[in-house]
Amino acid sequence: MPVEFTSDMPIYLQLIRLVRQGVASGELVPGSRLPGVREMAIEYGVNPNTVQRALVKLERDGLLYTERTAGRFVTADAARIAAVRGELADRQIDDFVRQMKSLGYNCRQLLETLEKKWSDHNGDD
Amino acid sequence: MPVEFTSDMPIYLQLIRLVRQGVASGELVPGSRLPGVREMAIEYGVNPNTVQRALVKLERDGLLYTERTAGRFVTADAARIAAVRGELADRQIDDFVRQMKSLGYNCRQLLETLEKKWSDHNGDD
DNA sequence: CTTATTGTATTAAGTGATTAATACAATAAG
DNA sequence: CTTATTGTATTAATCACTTAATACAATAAG
Repeated sequence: MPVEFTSDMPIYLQLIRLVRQGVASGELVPGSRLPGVREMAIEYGVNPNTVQRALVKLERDGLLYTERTAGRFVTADAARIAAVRGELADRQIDDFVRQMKSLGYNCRQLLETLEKKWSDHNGDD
Repeated sequence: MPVEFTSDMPIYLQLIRLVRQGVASGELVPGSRLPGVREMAIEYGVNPNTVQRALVKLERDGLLYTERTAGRFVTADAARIAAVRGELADRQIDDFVRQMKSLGYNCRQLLETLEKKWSDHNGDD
């Protein structure tokens, strides 16, 4: 599955978000191995250096770890994953509330629209 | 009020978002005059060229218009403003629903959290 | 007419992101 | 031991964004 990148943001930051979201959602299974940087580079149509840059950052954040010649793996630290998931959700909600308030929505109106949109989405989860 | 920019995105794009949000929310009054590019550049701590680049884009989108030597103004086209407001809201909601679903939230759980966060915010609107 | 302010255009320089092309160290596999 | 694959590091080139320093055209104000 080819992933599209926007030019609005550096690719390595978009990669960070992509993988982080995968880890937080569990789509990337804890303890499982990631494709190598060269393989991911081909998959995403970017340079291996760019992939490396993103993964190293996620490693410093404790979401990934490396075994020297075996490859890179998703952390098995459930608490760490849960924490990141919580941070992502909090930030999403805060930003969303701020934006929608700024646009003049009220609470009831928003909840209705949201509930409707939720059903419309072909929800996998 | 000094505005902070992130290095995650080009400044001119952040300026576009800032002004567009102002127009869509009505914080920038329809028909009212904006500060000059030089003045805005000082206010935001950026280069006049960068401000110009952002405002020209918003002009092409029909949110602003220019009178040659008088300055730049917010459109008075209420329909256009309403349309942009709707687009912004739709995009916000779509992204939000997608993200929260991906993180494994269910609808009821989300609505509760959201309602709570809404009250916590020192809502101006 | 003169002056000041408006948007606009241009050029050069600096910075960061990205790519390409390598190379190296470590280790599992044969 | 040899080989292949892993992450990692380095160098140079290119491109977009940003800034700085101007300059110009149009017009309202004096």
